[in-house]
Amino acid sequence: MTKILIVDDEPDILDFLSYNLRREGFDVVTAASGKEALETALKIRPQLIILDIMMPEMDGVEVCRRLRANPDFDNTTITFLTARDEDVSQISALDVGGDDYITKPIKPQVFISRINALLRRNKTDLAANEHIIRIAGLEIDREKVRILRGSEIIDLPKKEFELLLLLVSKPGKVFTREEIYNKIWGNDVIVGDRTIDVHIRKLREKIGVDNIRTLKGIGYKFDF
Amino acid sequence: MTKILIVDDEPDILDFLSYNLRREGFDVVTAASGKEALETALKIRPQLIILDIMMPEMDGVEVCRRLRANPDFDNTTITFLTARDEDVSQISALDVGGDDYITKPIKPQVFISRINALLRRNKTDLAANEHIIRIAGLEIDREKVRILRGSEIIDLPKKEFELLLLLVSKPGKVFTREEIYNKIWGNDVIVGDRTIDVHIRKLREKIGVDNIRTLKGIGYKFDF
DNA sequence: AAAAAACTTAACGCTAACTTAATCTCGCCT
DNA sequence: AGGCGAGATTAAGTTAGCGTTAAGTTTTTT
Repeated sequence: MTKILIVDDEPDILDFLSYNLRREGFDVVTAASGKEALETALKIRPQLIILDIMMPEMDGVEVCRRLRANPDFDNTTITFLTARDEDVSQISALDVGGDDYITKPIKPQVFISRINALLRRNKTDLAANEHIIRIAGLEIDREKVRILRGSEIIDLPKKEFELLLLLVSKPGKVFTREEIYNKIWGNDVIVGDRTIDVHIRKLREKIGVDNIRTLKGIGYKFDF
Repeated sequence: MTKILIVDDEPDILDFLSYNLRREGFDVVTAASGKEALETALKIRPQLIILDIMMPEMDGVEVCRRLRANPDFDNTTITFLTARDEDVSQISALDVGGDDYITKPIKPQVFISRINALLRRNKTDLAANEHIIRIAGLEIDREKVRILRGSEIIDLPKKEFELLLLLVSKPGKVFTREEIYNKIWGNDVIVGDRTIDVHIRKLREKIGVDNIRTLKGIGYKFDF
């Protein structure tokens, strides 16, 4: 059974979320503080951890950072909980190794489907090592450095290909601009703010599939 | 699904072979004469063609010769069927571009494993083991170190030949300059940046086929 | 040893790929 | 409404990286 750890300092939220998850058949464990979260995570090894960002003492971002320092949690999906109006800079949470974030308040139905999507993704992104990645009707061939949409061959220039590969390597994961910038351009080059947009645009145009989503103020992700 | 065309004038043989192949999950089409075989092959583009040699009117060898005249069938595996005692014809069969021959009678199990071996070879090694590689209307003979385009002999110097062989060994795969450099020149020599380009240029000029593609910033590949 | 062929280098040309800049659009806040 | 922030769009620079040619240099052949 899928184990999910929910971490929040407000008991009401813990109750609300765990009730809904249990009703879906998940095995839910809760923690009320960052410290407790770390201990529990080590003990029960959940597949998914839902972390509130705003917590006294140790906040969610810090918990995430510490979890990610342990390779045992490489395959654990971590998602954040944030109030809709919290400072957007908190979203640097994603830079710390978070996979997604969920804004409060949220309807049970939406919440559940987000969770399911995250879990599904965790299974599918094993494809990241594969030679050929099939997703959203595309066939991405790393060796041949080309895309197939049906029988049509789409050749992409280097940067665009790398960008697509990055997004697709963890479908659904939000990549911050910072993250994209680091992974594709690295530390040696400096490019302007609009460079990523332009590449995203060309990608959208060429692959002709509406799967690259913009999250304003945060980054991009590949939906499927 | 893998499409296989079986050609024989004896209905019993057709039934027997196609039954066994279908049971393995292949998509089997049959033809009862050489003429019909050519038409069907053009229509359905099978990955593998099994040709009986002894047929009235147009025999299997002739069918093979005609198929091989069409570069579209360069990547099609052709194997012959012969009775155990018609030995003489076997020789000319392979000269005409056949990949293998199967002697009748044959046990289903042996037959299936031969077919699988042929298909596997076609996918992976295309070139690795074969003596003669047929691709894009070219016939590359590793032993004689020469190329045939139709009836024209193209002699290539060592480096150019190696380069072509490398590219053709995995058609479609992109070879980075680094990779090419390592495989063709090795670690002991150091050559300048333009050396590979120049060899590529000469190759393009000599083989006169527009199949070597450049991927800027990435490398080269042989398209087919 | 001379000639020819194969291979490498160097100089410069060319263009797809990449970047930047300018302007537009959309949603959100005051 | 108007202003603002963030991304989208477009078109206009720039440039990295390959192409091309011709001139060396080395190796092989005669």
